[in-house]
This record gives sequence, C-alpha cells and structure tokens, in this order.
Amino acid sequence: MAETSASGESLLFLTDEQLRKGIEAMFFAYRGFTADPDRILETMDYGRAHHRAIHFINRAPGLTVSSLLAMLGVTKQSLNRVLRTLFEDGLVEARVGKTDKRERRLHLTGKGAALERALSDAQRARMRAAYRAAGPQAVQGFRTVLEAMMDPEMRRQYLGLREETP
Amino acid sequence: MAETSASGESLLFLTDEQLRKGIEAMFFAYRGFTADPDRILETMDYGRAHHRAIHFINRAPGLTVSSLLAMLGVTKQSLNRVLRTLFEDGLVEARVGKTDKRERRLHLTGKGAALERALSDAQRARMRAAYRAAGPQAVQGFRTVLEAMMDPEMRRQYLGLREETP
DNA sequence: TTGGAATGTCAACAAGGCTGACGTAAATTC
DNA sequence: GAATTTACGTCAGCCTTGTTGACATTCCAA
Repeated sequence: MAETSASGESLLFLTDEQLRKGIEAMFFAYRGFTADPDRILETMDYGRAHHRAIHFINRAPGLTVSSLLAMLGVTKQSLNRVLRTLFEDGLVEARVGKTDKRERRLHLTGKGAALERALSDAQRARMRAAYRAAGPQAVQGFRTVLEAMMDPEMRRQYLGLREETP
Repeated sequence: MAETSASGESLLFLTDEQLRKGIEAMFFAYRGFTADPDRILETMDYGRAHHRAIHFINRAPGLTVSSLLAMLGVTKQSLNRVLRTLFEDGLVEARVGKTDKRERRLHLTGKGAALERALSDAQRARMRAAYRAAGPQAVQGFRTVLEAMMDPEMRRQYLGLREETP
C-alpha cells in the first residue's frame, strides 16, 4: 500500500486517512498507557488523579501547590480533595515555605515514594517494552511528534521542569 | 547532553529518565490532543464520550452496539446514556440488522456527520501541524511506538477495523 | 498599612465511569 | 417446540473527578 511508504519529500503522511490513524493510535495507546497503574490504584482507594499528583511531586520535590495546579490543569478545589487524602494517608507531606511562609512545599514520604515507585515501575515497564520493540529511531520520532502536539504552554512546562528548591 | 543522542545500538533511550520523559510527553500531549474538540463539545451539551462514539460510528458505519462497546471499553449502561442523547438529538440513527434483527446498526445522520467533521477537522488540524513539524520519519516512529504501547486486544482492533456491513 | 497572592474549605453540581438487577425480542440449540 | 443464549434497553444507585462560587486566613510587598 502506498500509504505505508510515507518517506522522503512526499506528503503522503499528511492524508486524512493517516491523520485518522494517528488519532486512533493516540486513543488506544493512551488506554494502554494508563492501564497498569490503574490496576494498582483500584486496589487501594485511589484513582488516576492521585497518580498524577504523586508523579509530579516525586518529579519535582518541594514544588508548591500552585505549580502543581498549573501542571495538572485542574482547579484547586479538585486538587485539594486529592491532596487531602494523600496527607491523611501519610503519602505526602507539606512543609511551610522558607522564604514565603504562605507556600506549602510538597514532598513524598517514604510510603508515598514506595507507591510512586510501584506505579511508575508498572508504567515504565510498558513504556520500556514499547521502546525496545520500536527502537531508538522510532522513539525519537515518537517524542518529537508528541512535543509538537502539546499546547505551547504545556510544552514549556514539559521542557522546563527542574527541581524546585529555591 | 548524552541523553538526547539516543541512536545506534546504545540503549541510552531506555534509561529511566528517558522513560519518564516519554510518560510525561504522553500526558501533556494527550491534553493537547483532546483540547480542540473539547472546546467545541462544551458549547453544545456534549462531552468526550459523545465524541468517541461519534468518531467510531463514522469510522465504521453500520457497526453494532456491542462492537462499539468493545472499542470504547465501557459498559453498556454508560454507552447507552450517551447514545440516547445522540438519538434524541438526531445525530445518530439505529437500523435494525438485516440478518439478525436483534442488532441495532448505528449510523450518523447528516447532522451527526456534520458534527463529526467539525470535531475531526479540529483534531486533525493539530495532528497535521504536529506531523508537518516533525516530518515523515518522526511520524513513522510515533505510530510504531504507540502501536507497541497498546494492549494486544486493542492493537487488533486498531489494525483490523473495516467497514461493517456483512 | 493595605492590596493581592497562596492556600484551604464548604457547598452544590455534572459528566461519565461502575455494579446489579430485570425485561424483551430474536436467534440458536437441544 | 421448548429451553437457552444473545443483543440490547433500562432503572437505580454509587464513585471519582472535574466544575463554579463564596469566604477565611496568612503573609508578602509596595
């Protein structure tokens, strides 16, 4: 089929059919992407929202509630409901900001870090298998397309994250 | 940085750091992926669930409720709530199956097709821009990784879809 | 000192998942 | 021809996670 030989300077890869395939690939792949952590989470009383919070707190320990808010793209009320249960269950702790005492700097506890590891191990295992099956070239392309698909603001977040401990 | 030169036979692209980046890329990109249709949908009284139903009905006109169910991976109660509003609003119609009269074959009406076009135009525009920015090579890799990331059953669905009018 | 930022909280609501139970018509099997 | 299975619809109730709006507190900064 001509459609699979999307190489060189032709624009065959931009046909509506190709685009539709990309759309469906995103849909089905995202399901796979979340399936493994979801299975772990449902045994506890947590959902995907908890996973996301835990992920980003682990990723940038000491981040403030408002930066977490910005990354997750939800309202503070929504995030708070999640954070509260994580506090109560002793997975996350908040330390008052040093320079600005209004801020609450978020950190995983040992217990929280353990759950994070379990979740991301599961998710990484799938990602690793996919990467391995596809090869480095494909992975490079995968990341390139995903970056181009983000909203500009999100792309900034994605590219610019670093440890927040000013 | 060494991490960006994931080429050749090295396995640098399989480091935890690379995998984490892939995970976050999926998260942020999926947000962008759904953002444009979501904006259209919220002006009407619809949500992402309606979009998904409409997409797959358009994609395989005449499919049965149970195959749609299998593709979406939700319960019939959940799908039915969505389908009912689509029937009521005259976007989708159900025709009794010819050979098996228990089946309800789903089709978009003109109105439904119009909405589908609006939604997928918006979504394709972003996908097209991303594809164009990334180039054919990257697109190839993108699709390869996504396919590898799906659950096997979903991969079958993804690869095997065709017009259902037996 | 005063305005605004960072945060928490209460209340109410909606979408869209889920389970369980039940009903009906049509097909299939015995 | 009767019994079972399949394809679907529906009622009821529950949960998570998102939303808006309103209000309080604390603290930084001009």
